[in-house]
This record gives sequence, C-alpha cells and structure tokens, in this order.
Amino acid sequence: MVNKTALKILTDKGLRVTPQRIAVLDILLNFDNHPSIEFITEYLRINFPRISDSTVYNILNTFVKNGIINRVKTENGIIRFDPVTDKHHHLYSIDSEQIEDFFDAELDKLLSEYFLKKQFPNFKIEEIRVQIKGIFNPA
Amino acid sequence: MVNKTALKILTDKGLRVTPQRIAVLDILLNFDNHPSIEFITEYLRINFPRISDSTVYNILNTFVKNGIINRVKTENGIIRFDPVTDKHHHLYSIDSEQIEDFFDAELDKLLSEYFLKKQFPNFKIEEIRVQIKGIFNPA
DNA sequence: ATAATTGCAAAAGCTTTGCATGGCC
DNA sequence: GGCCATGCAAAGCTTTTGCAATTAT
Repeated sequence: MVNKTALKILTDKGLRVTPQRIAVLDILLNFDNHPSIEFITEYLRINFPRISDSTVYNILNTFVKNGIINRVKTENGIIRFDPVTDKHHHLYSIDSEQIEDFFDAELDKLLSEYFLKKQFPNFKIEEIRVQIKGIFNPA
Repeated sequence: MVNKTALKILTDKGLRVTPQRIAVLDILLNFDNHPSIEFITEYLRINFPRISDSTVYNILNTFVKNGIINRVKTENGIIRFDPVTDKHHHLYSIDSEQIEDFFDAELDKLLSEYFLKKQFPNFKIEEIRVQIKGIFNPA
C-alpha cells in the first residue's frame, strides 16, 4: 500500500501528515524518474488543482531537510529529486532527461580500496559519487 | 604572457577579441578556483567599472558554447566555471566553496576496465566522472 | 563598411517570504 | 486550542532578451 508507506515515512520523521505531503511523497515514490518540481506540480494538480507553487517548494524543502529525499543536480541546472537516500550513483542520459539510479557494491569497494592506497595529502574523503553519462537504449 | 594566451584562445576559436573577453578569460585562467559569475563580475569591475551583468553572462555563454570553459555544478546550485576542458574529476569541499581539479589516468583506466567488463544492457557509456567530496586541510 | 559586442533597461524564470485562512495534532 | 501547513500575492534572485550605441574585423 503506497499511502501507508508515505504516511509511515512522514510519521516516523515526526512530520505533520497533510494530503498534499502524502501526494508529493507518493509521486516521488512511484515515479522512479527523479522528477523535477515542474513534473511534480503538474501531476499534483490533477488531484489538487488549487495547490500552490510555494506549497510544493515548502514540502520539497521540508523533505530534503528531513532526509527523506535528495536533490539531484542536472546538466541543464534543473533540480530534480531522488527519494532514494542511500548512497548510490547515477546514469545520466546525454540526449534526454532520463536519470537512473545505479547501485554497485563492487564498484564502491573498488573505489574505496583505490583511494585508500592513493591518499590525498590535504584532503579527507567523505563520499565518492560516480556520474556516468551516456545513451539509453542506443540504436 | 597571460594576455597572449587569452588572445590566442580567442583568435584560435575565431572569436572577436574584446577587452572584456580578454579580461574574463584572464580571470578564468589565473584563478584556479572555478570562479562563480559573482566572483568574476566583482573582479572585472576593478578594471571595467561599467561592465554590465548581461555582458558577463554573454561572454561566459559564448565561452561555454565554444568549448573554452565548462560549467561546474555545485551542491548549492551556484554555477561555476572551469577553464580546463580536458576530462577530469573534481574534489568538492563539504564545508567550504573550494573545488579542485583532479586528474588521474590510473583511476580512469581502472574505471574504463571495470565498465568494459560490467556492461549495461541498455546504456552506452560516453563519459565517467567521479565526484569526490570531503574536507580540505583537515585538522 | 558591416557585422558583432557592449551596456542599459526591461522581462522572464525560479524560489522564497509574509500573512491570513484553514487544517492537523 | 494552539500551532503548523496551505494558498495567494508579492518580493528577491538569477539569467535572458531587446535595442541603440559602440567597437572589431
């Protein structure tokens, strides 16, 4: 049950449960396309025609602050949102807006071992993310 | 001679040489701090008090279009610029605005070998970039 | 000479803020 | 009931656009 999940996430974080928040979280959880604010707002207005832009911004900011979602920066500067807050990498499409999550424990191991050997003199590594750009479903 | 370098870059690209363009390029070449538009504009106004914001935007957009510089996206959404257009990775500071270039042929080899083995079914890789976040000069 | 760039002003986006109303706990 | 979230309007930023004057080739 999706609503249950959204509801649980909100209550677990001690956040007030409003229909708008549930709707936003449902969208984030059900579309694994890292939606933009524009996408989220358009979709929301199907069921909440009077929802305001500032409410959507407020909700998303609240979610980010509470670690429910992350911002994903894209090449064109449009911010998108990722409900998967576990550490992972991303596949970016060069010729479309598609973004896919990419989990790879083997890669993570490879990288952490590499950077353990190859220490930086004046830099303490906290996190390594790989951005892989390419073409989905190539001809 | 720095101006000569900036001048050469412009003429090589077939771009008109203006004092403003040389000044912007000089800043980009001399500060290896991946400056923001704000930084660039402030610095420019020391010598060009009347340069307008739109000119700076126009110049930077022209440079990006011509492959002289790249945009670098940061965590807080501020766009910054990188005069090094060779493929490389970045070290990002978690607690400051510092960004450093990071060239590592060994890492590139490691990654390309790894992804040669581990092919994606529906994705053709064009470019791999590693974002390394951490702390410069830790205590 | 002529075509492009500059500077200024205005417009266009995107995001935040202020505040009264309404809804959640 | 008290406090927080919502919706609306307005303000704040950043970036782009239009255009006359200036400058580079």
